[in-house]
Amino acid sequence: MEERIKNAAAETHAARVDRVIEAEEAFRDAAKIFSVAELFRLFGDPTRVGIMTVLYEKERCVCELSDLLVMTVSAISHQLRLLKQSGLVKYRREGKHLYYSLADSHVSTILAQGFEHVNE
Amino acid sequence: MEERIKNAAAETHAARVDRVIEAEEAFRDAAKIFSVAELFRLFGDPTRVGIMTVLYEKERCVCELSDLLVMTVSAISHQLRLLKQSGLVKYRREGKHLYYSLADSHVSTILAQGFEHVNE
DNA sequence: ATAACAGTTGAACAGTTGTTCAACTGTTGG
DNA sequence: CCAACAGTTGAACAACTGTTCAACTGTTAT
Repeated sequence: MEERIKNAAAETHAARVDRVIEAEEAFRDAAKIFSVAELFRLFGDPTRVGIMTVLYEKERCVCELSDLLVMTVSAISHQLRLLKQSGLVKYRREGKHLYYSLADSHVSTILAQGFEHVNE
Repeated sequence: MEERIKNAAAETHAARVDRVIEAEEAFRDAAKIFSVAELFRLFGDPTRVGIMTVLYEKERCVCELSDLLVMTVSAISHQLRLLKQSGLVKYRREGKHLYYSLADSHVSTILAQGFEHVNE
């Protein structure tokens, strides 16, 4: 009798643990889905793709980006802030100029993959 | 004299052709940048990433997607329309059900790349 | 010190986006 | 045929996004 109660209790507890683990996995998966969407969201704007495409070749300061993409310095700067915050670009100061470049090879790879897909 | 005029005219024409070619290239580049941004934009929403992640494993009908992602059938359907229009997913009918799947390996590759980057 | 240049930042605005709701089409089983 | 199920679609709405403008910080040359 006491055995059966203990078994029943153990099963219930085990089942609950399983449910919790399942929920945690679902939560982690959901979190990853949001992170992936957030990553691609940053690649999902023409201005930012333009910036990263220019930086793919070599580092550039803000005014160069502004000239090459034919946009105001302010607009470029706002987008660079987003890319910087997400660790997609980095920069170094040289006198008055801030030279931006792609943060790592992962960024170049993702960008290249995008162009590859577009080129069929 | 007539030679010089002809040469001058030829140079001007060549220069103009160069400028036009340059402009066309810039135009093509700009068009590609927009296409790449448009591609990534579709990967830049949690619902759509969720759908594609589920479809990565195997094809699913709309009501399965609705259950798995805990969203209304309507919301899923709206997002599937966007993915369908851009050629990122395809579907086949089986009775009352429409089974959706990823359009090609390129889509899986881009998605996988995203998860890879998020997993450091 | 100060003028000029390089870039950042916040508020404001228009345009876009994703979800909901309700009405709709299409398919199947009774 | 028709009821039930599977899914689509358009309008409406709130939330979000990208650009502009003006004011700002930081650096350099005079």
